[in-house]
Amino acid sequence: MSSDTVLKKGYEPQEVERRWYAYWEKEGLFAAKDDSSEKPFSIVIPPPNVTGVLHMGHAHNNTLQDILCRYRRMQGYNVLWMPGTDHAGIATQNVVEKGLAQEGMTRHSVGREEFIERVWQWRREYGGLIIKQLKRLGASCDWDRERFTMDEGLSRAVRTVFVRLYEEGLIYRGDYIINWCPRCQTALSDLEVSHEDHNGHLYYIRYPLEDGKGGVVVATTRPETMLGDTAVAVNPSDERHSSLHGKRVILPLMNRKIPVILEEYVDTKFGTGALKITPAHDPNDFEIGQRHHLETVTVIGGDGRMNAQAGPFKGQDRFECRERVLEALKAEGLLEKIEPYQHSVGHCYRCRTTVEPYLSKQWFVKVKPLAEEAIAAVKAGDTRIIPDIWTNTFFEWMNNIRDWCISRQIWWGHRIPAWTCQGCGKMIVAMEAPEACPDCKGTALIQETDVLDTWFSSALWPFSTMGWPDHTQTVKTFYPTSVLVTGFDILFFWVARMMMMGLHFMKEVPFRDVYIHALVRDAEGKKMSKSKGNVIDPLYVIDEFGTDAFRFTLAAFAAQGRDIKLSEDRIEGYRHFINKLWNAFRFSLMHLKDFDPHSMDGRGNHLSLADRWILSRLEGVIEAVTTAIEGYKFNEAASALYRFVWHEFCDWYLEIIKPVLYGEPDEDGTGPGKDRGPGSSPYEATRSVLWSVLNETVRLLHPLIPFVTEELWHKLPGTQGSVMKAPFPVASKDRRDGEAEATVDLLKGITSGIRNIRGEMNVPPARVVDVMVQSADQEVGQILEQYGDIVINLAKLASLKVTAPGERPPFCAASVFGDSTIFVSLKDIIDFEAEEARLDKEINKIDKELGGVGKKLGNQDFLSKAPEKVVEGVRAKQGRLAEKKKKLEAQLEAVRQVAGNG
RNA sequence: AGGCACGUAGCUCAGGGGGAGAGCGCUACCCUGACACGGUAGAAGUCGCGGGUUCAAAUCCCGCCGUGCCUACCA
Repeated sequence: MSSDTVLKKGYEPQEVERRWYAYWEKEGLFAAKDDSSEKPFSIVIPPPNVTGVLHMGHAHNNTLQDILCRYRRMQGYNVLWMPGTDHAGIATQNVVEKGLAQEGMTRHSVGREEFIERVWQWRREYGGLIIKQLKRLGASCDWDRERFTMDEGLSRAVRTVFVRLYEEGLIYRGDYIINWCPRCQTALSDLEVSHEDHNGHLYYIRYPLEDGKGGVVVATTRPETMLGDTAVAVNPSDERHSSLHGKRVILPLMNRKIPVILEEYVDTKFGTGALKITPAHDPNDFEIGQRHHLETVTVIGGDGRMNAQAGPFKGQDRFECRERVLEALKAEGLLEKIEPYQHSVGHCYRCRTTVEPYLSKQWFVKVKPLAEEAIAAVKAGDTRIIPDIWTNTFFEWMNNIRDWCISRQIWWGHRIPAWTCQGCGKMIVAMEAPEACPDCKGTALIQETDVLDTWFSSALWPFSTMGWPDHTQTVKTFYPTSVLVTGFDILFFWVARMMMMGLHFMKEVPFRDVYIHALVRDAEGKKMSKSKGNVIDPLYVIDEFGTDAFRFTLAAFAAQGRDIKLSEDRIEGYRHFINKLWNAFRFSLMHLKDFDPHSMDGRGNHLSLADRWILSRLEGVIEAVTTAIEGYKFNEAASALYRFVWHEFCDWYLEIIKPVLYGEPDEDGTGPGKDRGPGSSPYEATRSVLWSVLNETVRLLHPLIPFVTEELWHKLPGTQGSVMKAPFPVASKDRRDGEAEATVDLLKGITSGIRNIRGEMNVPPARVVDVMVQSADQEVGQILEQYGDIVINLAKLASLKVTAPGERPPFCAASVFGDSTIFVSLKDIIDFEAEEARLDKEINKIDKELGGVGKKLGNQDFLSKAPEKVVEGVRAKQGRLAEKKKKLEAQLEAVRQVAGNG
């Protein structure tokens, strides 16, 4: 290829991607308009943690959002894709604390204010990393609007919501058993605890009766908690233990006398039917304790160590204490037996430490009333969950929801806007620090030291990012958002809570659609996570294969309802696709150098069969892609585009028009014919169709693969501005051409038949062959008369003759397509044995099919009960197969005769 | 413990009541003036197992086995 080539031989993504992203940003193409007559389309990004680096989940999630945004933008919508990051309370605090530890410090040694300053510093330094990475993905967010959950504006929204919910009685404070992480030293919500099966033991411990006459045996998995026992419960209906009613037992090791109480809750079938009660360290025991007014004895401290109430065990770690308690019990002969027992144990979702049920003063949101609103909204269809398989899961959870513990004993986060008067003890909840106590006028007010659960601020994200509580134009234009794209792993953490908060404060759902996509998993189907070390780095993939290939892969994988197991081979396959597209342009552009799109008028009269066919197919793919994206079926959009570009446009259209473009000489070899080559009308018509198809295909592909399409768009003559701003193609029935499609199908069938023989019979690729097609169908004859050149060209023929069925030409291999028999002349190279084998194979295949069809048609029930159309279809098929078989058998017979004679 | 998915070609996965599909891999032939990241042709699957519904089941229903996930206070 010479210097007149417009494109390089292979697509090189790196430089192209950098260039066009900078261009999009510079031109302000991602900007949304607060005030516009265009229809709005809005998405809020699921804010990645500031501590985050781009992982596969982000890549997948944001690719899908970007596809939707680019698609809508091209359709003329006023698109807002709102970006931002989450302060990620515990996660971020842990990161900064680790840094401190390396310098030999702790957060306590630097103090609260200094610590928080260090976190901000950390964020200024590293918090932008994930944003940069999203840009490499091609994300078309309106970056000028980037928000952070700890921004002043969002913090104000948080305080506003807190104060209002408190005033409405939907936030309360109290002493309850919560999940406590002894390492993070904070409360966790139920959702922040992940349960894992654990192979532990069930220990049977004897508690002697006070009166010395026997005792009772209880079973427990956590013997160390016995130090805080304040009762033993039995079921009142359990006759085995009726003698214990009203008695007291001695708590071993502690020598405390504790009562035997009666509780329906106790399961008579489990263990011994006697349950030790530790109100301070077990949520059920806590409730039982409240019912029976039991004392609570806390024996484990917030640091996971035994406290003073644990007597001789004071200062021991909870797990060490477990061993010591068991030893002591054994020594006293009170450990009856130990059974292996599998049960689930809660772990902190941030640091994996075993969570401890812990009695403490915490803040809660009363969620029932909020949940009811959310359930009603989904039932009413105000928000659709897609795929709707998740709707039930959503209801299930919302119906069984429990109050949400929102206070965290960490420093990084929104500090709870509550103050306690040191004078009279009054609690004041307010937007800003009050000057004095409204009751006693005292000025010694101390603010609550706890901060809010990170998810509290995320719950407000759809409207807090738009400027709420102010009445902004952004809110007016873009709330509710059009769609939320997210993984099911945060359906409860985030989606459900946004629904509740959005409905409560905006009186309107936060999003019309929730598209729940699959999770990207590793090769074994395990969730990718840093702690497991099984992550594939998206940036590596981007460097290796290019962003477009990566995005196309993610889209192709995004079938609803199935998880994604990413494989590099697949990405490589789609890189080849991008390259194929690139080269289709490279070829086409060689022939479009001086093309002027304004010269297209009147081409309609000169459209060739291939032109009409590809335009018709283009309609098909426009329709398919549009339907697919509208229904969030990204994989269907990807595969429709793939098939069209590769297997229709490249494989057939470009091959068919080559002679027209190159101006192949007429058969007499005197040079370009009047119907071919530069200057001829068909040539100009084909060029204009080629241009149109490329033009529309690039636009169709752009939402999925933005970079390469922008590059190609600019190489295409006559285009202006960014492809981002070009309209998304609209399907129109006028270009559908059933006749052209049928005709091309026939030509493809004949061509494939000949190619099959060439391949199977080992005809040298360079050798041209003579072909005769016999058909009783006059139309077939006409088509081949008119368009035979296409077959001659594609199947490398010396000549093509078309006749009515008649005398069988000798030394031929034959195949059948439709009602045509195709004879390929192989005079000196025919291998009769091979041909016999090939025909045999064909006939066998047909016999198999005929068997199935025959069975159906022999079935009286089928004939009478199946729809007529189906029956007719099967009959027609039988006819076709029988006819084909007859023809092949005749040919086989002929071959055998010739072979025998020769 | 309950719930939800999934089990289709060697691998990764689409599809989904009436003709088994794609990508990668594999085999053969081809450096044909867009592309060897390519072309043409080919081999390869009783669609997990067992029942049921139906004229018809890979597809719908039930059971089982296997895998994965989510939810759960039975010590």
